[in-house]
Amino acid sequence: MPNKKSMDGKKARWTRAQKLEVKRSDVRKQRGEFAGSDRGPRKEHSESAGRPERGARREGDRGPRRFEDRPQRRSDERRDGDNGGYGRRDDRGGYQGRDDRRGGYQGRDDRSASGQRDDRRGGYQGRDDRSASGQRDDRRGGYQGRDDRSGPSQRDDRRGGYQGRDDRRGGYQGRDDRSGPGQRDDRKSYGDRDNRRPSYRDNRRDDRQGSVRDSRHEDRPQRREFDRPRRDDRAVESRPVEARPAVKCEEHPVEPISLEGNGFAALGIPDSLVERLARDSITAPFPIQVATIPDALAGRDVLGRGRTGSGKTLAFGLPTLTRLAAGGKARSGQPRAVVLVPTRELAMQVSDALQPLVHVIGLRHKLVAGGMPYEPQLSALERGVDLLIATPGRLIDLMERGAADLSRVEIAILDEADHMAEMGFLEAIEQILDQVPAGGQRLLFSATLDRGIDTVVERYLTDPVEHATDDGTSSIAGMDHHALLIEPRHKKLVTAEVANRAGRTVVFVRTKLGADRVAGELREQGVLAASLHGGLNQSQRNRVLSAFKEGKVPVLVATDVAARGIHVDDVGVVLQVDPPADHKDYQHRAGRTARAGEKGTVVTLALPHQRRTMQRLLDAAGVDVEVQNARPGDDVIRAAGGSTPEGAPISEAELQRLISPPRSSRGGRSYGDRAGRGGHSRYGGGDRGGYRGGRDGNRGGGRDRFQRGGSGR
DNA sequence: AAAAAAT
Repeated sequence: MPNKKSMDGKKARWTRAQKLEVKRSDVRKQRGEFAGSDRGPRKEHSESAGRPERGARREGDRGPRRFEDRPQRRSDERRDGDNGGYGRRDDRGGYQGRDDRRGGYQGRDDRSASGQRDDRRGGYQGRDDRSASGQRDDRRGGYQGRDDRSGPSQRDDRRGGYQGRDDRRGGYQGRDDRSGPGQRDDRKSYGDRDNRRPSYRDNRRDDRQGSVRDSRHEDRPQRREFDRPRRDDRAVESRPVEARPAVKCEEHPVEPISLEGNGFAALGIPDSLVERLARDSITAPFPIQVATIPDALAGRDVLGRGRTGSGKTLAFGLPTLTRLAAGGKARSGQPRAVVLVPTRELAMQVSDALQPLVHVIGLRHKLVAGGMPYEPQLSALERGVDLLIATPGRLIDLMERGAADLSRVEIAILDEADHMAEMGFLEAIEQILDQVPAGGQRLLFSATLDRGIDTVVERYLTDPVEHATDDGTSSIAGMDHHALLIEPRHKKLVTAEVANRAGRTVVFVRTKLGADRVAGELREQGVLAASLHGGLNQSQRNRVLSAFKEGKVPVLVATDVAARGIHVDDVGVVLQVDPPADHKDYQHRAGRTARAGEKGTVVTLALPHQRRTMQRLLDAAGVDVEVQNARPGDDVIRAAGGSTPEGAPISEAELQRLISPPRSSRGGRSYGDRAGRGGHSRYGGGDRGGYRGGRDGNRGGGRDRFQRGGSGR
């Protein structure tokens, strides 16, 4: 297992290529039926393919629709009564193979013991088997009815879509934190999305929802607030194409809003968007928006620098939507613009921030990211999406399975580009951007413009205009910084003291395990804290994040997953229990506080052996402070609002109760447990126990504790 | 070195 890592890397690469190859040869076989035209079948071809199921296939008619290469197959799906016409389902038996797959992965270890070359094959063997057996059959029928695949080479194996199975409960799990703001404190403002609900609700594809949907309904009243965003999103997803005019005046305020003196109007943003923004009291563009919007509107490539929260989302969102709305129509499977973001959280935030705007201007958007069910993403793509907001992994996945074709992308946007340009990420980005036709517009936004993104700029941007506002250090300047040199034995207590304060605190640690550990230690000391890291499954991540945003949990212990993506207002203190890796990370982490002009404090702990590194780091980050000695109870800690915690230990159970959706899961087991695999490493066992216990024994200890912690200023 | 991103 020594060089497992490097092997993995190699493996992944190989596998991708290999997979493509498999797929391609697959397609070739299918294509044989199309007289082997290499340019592939055009409209006529598909038309003439005339499979029986073809004619029957209609929007909303799930029977003959099909999908291919569906990754997560759950047994209940196969039971789905609706598949009547779906005889070929059986073929999938070969694919059901959760077990196969697992076997495949296990094999990996053996392999690593044996040798590298053969490995690869074994590594994904599960997958390969699958594609060899089941998948092909699926796909065969799948060629029906994709009409205008006039685009370049890719169109070949577009799956025929998949049937709209909507029983994916976990489906929108992801969106709990929706209420989260985009740029400003728009939480309230976009919250009034409720307005839209009634009108869209009727448009939902009730016809497609089986009985499962009904059962969902039963859960609903019980977890209303968690449902809302989900429902909202669902409503939007499922808006039938023909009902598109439904984007009507409900979006417009009753009282006319004056556009006079509105900064966005002055920048050339269309009235409908300006009005929508004004409804949320967004009338004055941020500097980065003023700087970049005109150029972006003019169609130029833009290189924008500004830290997260400086308004980047609107800076690229407004011109993109404007230009998209100006002409053209999304074709099935071919988005017209793509926003690439490094984390799922960020993807959701971008999506949420743009959602009302997308609607008002009559376009469609979709969030495409891992950890969320494929189905809504596939069907949205099939229906046609103007703006795709994506994390790289899932997008590539969708591209490889033919669900997303970037050959008609007019605008490509890279958010947090410095992060995306890091090792390992870059490859994915290039793979994606290579599919985007040259000559389109490219917008690249980043907090810093020097971390190796030159390659990307060079390769994908044409004569870009560079706009740098808010150069990172300026925001740093608005915070109080403290670097505390402490003894190892004091670390735990000092951490708790700093975190034990009124208001929200984000604690950064280096590793996932560390996040769980520190959060646990804080709770042991009576400080209510939850951990957030990439090892949690998506629903856990979302639950933790929304609990933090809602103030149910005041302390978030996170890895760097939260260093960039998280937009939460009112984070008064950022505590770095482990020093950041470099000054960039310092800036990113620090940027979680002092948002939107608030004040903020950054406390960084360093152990004696880290002193010199720490000082250098501070200097590099542009922070003008000295590392100072500190011990528990020191004034510095009190100055930051901390105090010695006195609360009783908080059990995992109590925490779980707090971060769980209210009485969620009687019928909703799938909500959190489904993804199974990635629980807390250390507290995983307690997780479930606590969860259930919480439901039964409803002793409301957690809240008291929060209050105690909160008032213990 | 860690984390993130697909399963």
